[in-house]
Amino acid sequence: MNTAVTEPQGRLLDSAEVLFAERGFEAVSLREITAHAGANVAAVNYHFGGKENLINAVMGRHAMPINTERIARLDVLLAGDEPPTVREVVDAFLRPMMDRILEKESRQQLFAKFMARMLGEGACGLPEEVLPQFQEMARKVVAGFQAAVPELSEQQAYFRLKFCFGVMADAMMRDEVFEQISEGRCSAGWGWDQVFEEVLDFCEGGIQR
Amino acid sequence: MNTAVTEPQGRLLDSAEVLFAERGFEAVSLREITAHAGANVAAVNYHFGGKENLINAVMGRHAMPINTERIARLDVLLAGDEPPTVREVVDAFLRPMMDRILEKESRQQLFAKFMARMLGEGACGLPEEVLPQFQEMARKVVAGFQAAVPELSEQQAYFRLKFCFGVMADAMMRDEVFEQISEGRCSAGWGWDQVFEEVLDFCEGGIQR
DNA sequence: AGTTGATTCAAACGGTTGTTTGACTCTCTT
DNA sequence: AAGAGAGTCAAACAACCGTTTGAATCAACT
Repeated sequence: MNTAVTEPQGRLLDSAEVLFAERGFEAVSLREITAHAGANVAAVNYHFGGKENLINAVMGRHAMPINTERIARLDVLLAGDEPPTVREVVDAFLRPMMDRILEKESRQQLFAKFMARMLGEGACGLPEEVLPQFQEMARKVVAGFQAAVPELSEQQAYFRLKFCFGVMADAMMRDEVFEQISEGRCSAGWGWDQVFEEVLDFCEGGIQR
Repeated sequence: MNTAVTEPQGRLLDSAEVLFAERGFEAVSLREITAHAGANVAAVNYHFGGKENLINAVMGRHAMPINTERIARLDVLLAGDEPPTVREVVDAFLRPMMDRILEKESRQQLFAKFMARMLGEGACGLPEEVLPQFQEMARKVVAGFQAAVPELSEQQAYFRLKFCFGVMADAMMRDEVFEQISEGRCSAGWGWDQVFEEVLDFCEGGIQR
């Protein structure tokens, strides 16, 4: 009932990602996930040891490569002789995620929604596996912001990074609700690449003040 | 187990608001809500007719006055002889909600989180009661954006309004997760009024481009 | 005082949740 | 060929879900 992945662990991760992204963590049952993956109900507990560990596994699978690429780009920017521009720093933060959303057309957008839910559903903190990486990445983004806009305090820089997270999450989710509010006048006929440009512009303007 | 509200309907709404805001719609059971409100399990179904109607009732109770105030402020701005500034339009959109968060210190911040969840939890659309008001408000914000920044297309303006929603929701939620990521360096010792100023600045910059 | 209508309540409804169990099937190794 | 270990499976587990029921309670009016 899925793509070419044959190992059950991978199929479970894929199915969990799809369903969690679409309807949230609490709303999706293990039975739905295992049925979608063509596996037994007990498979999740056998391979991952519980629902929460499954969520963390889906998280880590994508977040880690994204964050390492972010950090690499930020290191380049921060190592240069002259300070980076706001646009460059925002781009280094946003593009590694957006690239993955754009390339493999369908599957990875779901991870975007999944990620947004992870950040939004609040109750569960980030898994310990990926937390240090997020922290290192955030430190470097903040350093980039402060290098580009010297009058920014560390606290302000962190807040604006937080807001960039928010804009990104918002661009990826809330489709249905805002489609209602805008009476269909919003994202009609726009591709993800155009939306991404809007996100970049907005964040650049917001950081620059 | 609550404030001075004596009618059970009001107590139920209060308790639902608190618990939903804290942990999300799917994660909170009617039994928790009724226990928190000191009422019987059947009370929700008797007074509201089900869990979903209860959610809509909590929503409508606060969203309506906020949106009417937003619309009133926007009407003033749009009726003036000279076009409004971006700051004025963003302020007309954000302040009616933020004021309510600031004034009654504790209870209304919870509604902020509740609202953010409503927008984020995707599955449930806005209740029909409040949808037309949201649409009217959005039309006027967009008109304000376009008056202030003439080169903005209608579609772009709607997107940027969407992003303002996102920043606002992000400022209100995601506290725990971002507190982890920023290693406590973010919102330490900041009041809501200062955070609100940051939100205003960021959105102003983002709209202005 | 007695009747009516609205509210409350304990109890039970059928259904679903995440997790566990123990038997069963494979695929290897020696 | 026998045995071991990993993986799968149907079935059952206790706990909880939102909702319904029918009797008990209360307030108010004739």
